[in-house]
Amino acid sequence: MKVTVKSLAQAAGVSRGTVDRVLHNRGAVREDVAKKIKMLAKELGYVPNRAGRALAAYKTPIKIGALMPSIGNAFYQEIISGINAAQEEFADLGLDVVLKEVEGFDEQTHLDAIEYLLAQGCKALCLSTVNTDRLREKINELYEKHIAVVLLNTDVENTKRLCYVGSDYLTAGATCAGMLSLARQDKLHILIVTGSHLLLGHNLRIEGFKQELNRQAIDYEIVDTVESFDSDIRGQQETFNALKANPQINCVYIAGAAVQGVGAALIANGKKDIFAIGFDDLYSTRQFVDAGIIKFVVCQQPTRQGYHAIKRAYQALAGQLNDKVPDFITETIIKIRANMDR
Amino acid sequence: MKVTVKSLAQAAGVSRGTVDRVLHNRGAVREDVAKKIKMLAKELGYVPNRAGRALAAYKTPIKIGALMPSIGNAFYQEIISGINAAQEEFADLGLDVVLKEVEGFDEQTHLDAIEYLLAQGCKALCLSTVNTDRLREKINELYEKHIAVVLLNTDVENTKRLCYVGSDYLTAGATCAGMLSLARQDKLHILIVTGSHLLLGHNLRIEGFKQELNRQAIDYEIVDTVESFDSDIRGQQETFNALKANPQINCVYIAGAAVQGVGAALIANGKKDIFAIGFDDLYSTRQFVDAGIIKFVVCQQPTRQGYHAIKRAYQALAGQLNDKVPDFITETIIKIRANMDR
DNA sequence: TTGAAAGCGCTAACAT
DNA sequence: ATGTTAGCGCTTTCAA
Repeated sequence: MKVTVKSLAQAAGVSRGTVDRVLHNRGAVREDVAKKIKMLAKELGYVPNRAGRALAAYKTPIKIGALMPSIGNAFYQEIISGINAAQEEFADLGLDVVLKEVEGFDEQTHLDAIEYLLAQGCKALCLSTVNTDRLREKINELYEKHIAVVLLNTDVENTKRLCYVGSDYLTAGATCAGMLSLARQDKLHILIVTGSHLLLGHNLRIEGFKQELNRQAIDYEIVDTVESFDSDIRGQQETFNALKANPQINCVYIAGAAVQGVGAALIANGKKDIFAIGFDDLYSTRQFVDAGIIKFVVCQQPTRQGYHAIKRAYQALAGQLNDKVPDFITETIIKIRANMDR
Repeated sequence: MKVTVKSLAQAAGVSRGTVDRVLHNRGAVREDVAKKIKMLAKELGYVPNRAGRALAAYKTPIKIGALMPSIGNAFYQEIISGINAAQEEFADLGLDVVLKEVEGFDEQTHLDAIEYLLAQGCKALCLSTVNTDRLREKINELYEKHIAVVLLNTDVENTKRLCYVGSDYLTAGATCAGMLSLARQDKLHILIVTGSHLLLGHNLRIEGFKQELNRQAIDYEIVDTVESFDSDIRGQQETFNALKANPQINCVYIAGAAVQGVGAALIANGKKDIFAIGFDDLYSTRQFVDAGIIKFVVCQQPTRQGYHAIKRAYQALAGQLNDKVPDFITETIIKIRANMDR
C-alpha cells in the first residue's frame, strides 16, 4: 500500500497541512506532534510522489544551480551538455537549472559564483570547484542552510556534501598503466606531463599509474615530471625540452589537459616509437589518436556526469533519496581508434 | 508559453474532454474537429506533461512488457537489473513493468511470450528476440495495433519498431582487432569461437573484427572457426580439438558466450602465449581476466540497455517522443584488469 | 458528438 | 498551532 500525505495525516490524526509543514521543516507545529509525524513517516516508508509535487509546485520551480569553470575549456562543454539534457528531461517535473560559467580556478571567483547562484534562489548546487579550505568551509556552511551540494567532476575533501559525481582518478591512472603493459614489453623510460600539482585529480592519476606499474612489476623509471598548467603552449615547451634533454624517453604520460601541445612536441621531436597516453575524448585528443600519435585515451563519461549530478540534486530536493546517498562514479573508459566516436 | 490541454481546448474552441479524445484516438469526435485539434497541437508544439498524466492515470498504470531469454543465461541478469532500476524510478510516474523470462531462442516460445504480455495489458514491449520472419511479422502487426516495440540488445531487421537499444556489434569486433594490434606485432594465427552462425550479433562481431584487421593491414590468418552454441562444454571441446589440430594458433577470438569453456580448454592446452579475447563483463570472464588467461573483454553496458529500453518505451507511451526516435547505442567498453569492477 | 466535473498527490494561501 | 481549500495538467466518467 502506498503512503501519501493524506494517509499519513489520517494515521497521525492531523490534517494534511500539518504533515506538509513537518515534512518541509516549515515550523509552526507543536514539538511532539512534529516528532510523531516524522516517526510515522519513516516507519510507514513515506516517499513523496514526484508527480504530485511537480504539479503542485509548478509555479515555484525547483531551482538548481551549477558552477562550471568552463570558459575556455572544451572538456567542460560535455558536462554542460549533460546538464542541459537533465534540465530538459525534468522540466515537466518542475525543474529549473541556472548555470554559472566562470574561467579558471580562482577561489574568490568561485565563491562569488556560489553567492550568485544562491541569490538566484537555487535550493541545491552542483559544483566543479577547487579543493581549498575556504571552499570547504563554504560547502559545510551550505549544509547547515539545508542547501544540498553535489560535487561534480572534482571532489572537495572532508565536506558535508550530498555526494560526489565524477570519475575514479586512481583507477583511470591504473588503467593507463595496464594498457601500457599490454602494449609494451621493453623497459619504460617515462616522462610525466601533469596539469598541476595542485589538482587532486591529476595527482591521483599519477599515483594510480605508478601503483599499477609496481603491482605488475613492470621495469620502468620516471625520467622527469613537468607541469603544463593545462596550457598547450606551456605543455609543448616543457615536453619538447624534456625530450631533448632525455633522449631515452620512450613513453609520455599526459595526466592533465594540454594534450594538443604535448602532441605537437612529439611531432616536432620526430622520434617515432614514443608511446603517448592521454585523457579524455575531445576534438584535439581524437585527432592525435586518429593519427596514431597517441595510442589510446582514457575517458570519464563527462556527459553522464553532468546529467547525473543534476538528477541527484533534483532527487534530493524532491525527497526521493535516503539519508545515505552513494557517490556516482562513472566508468573508466578506454578509447582506441576503433571505438572512438566519430 | 507552455501549451496545455486547457489552452489547446481554448484555442480550438472546444472542451478539454474533446481534446483528450482526439489526442488519444478514442473516437467519438467529428472528423473536421479532430483534424483541427491535431493541427493545432502540432503547430503550438503541445507536449503532454508527465506529472499531470501520471497523477491522473494513477489507477490505470502504464504497463510495459519485457521479454528476456534470460533463463540460464547470466548475461541477461544485468539487463534485467537495468529494467528493475527503471521500473523503480518511474513507479511514481505511474509505470508498471511485466517481465517475462524464457529459456533460449525458440521462435514459438517467444511468440507465446509476446501474447502473454499483451494479455497482461501491456501497451508497449521491450523484446530481446530472434531475427526471423515470424517475429518480423509479429512486430509489424503490433505496430498496426499501436503497440510500441523497443528491440533490446539484439535487433530484428526490417521492422517497424520504435527503436533499437543495444550495442554496436561491428564496432565491438573492430575494437577487439584494434586492441590486438596494439598488443601483438607478430603474425596472428587466429581461432574464432563463435556462439552461433544464426545470431546476427555474433556474425557482426566477426565481420567487424576482420574489417579492422584488414584496415590496419595486420598480417593474420583465420585458422578455423568453430561454434559453441553458447555452451561451455561444447565450446571447451571444440576449442581443445582445434588447438590440438592447429598448434600454430596464437590467438583465440571468442565471439559468443562460452568464455568459461574456452578458457578451460586454454588451460588444458597449456600453451602460454595464446592471446585470448572475449566479450562481456560477467563473473566467469572476470575470473579469466584476473588470471591473465584473457587479456581484456569488450563490454556493452547491459544495465544501461535495460534501463533505457524501458525509459524509451515509457516516453513513447507518455507522448514525450517525436515521430523519429533515434536508436540508443551503448558504448563499446574495453575492460582490462585495472578498470574492471570488483 | 460534446461538455462538465471529479480526483490523482502535493503545496501554499488563507481561515480558524 | 492547526485545519481547510484551491489548483497544478491530465484522464475518465457521467450527463447532455
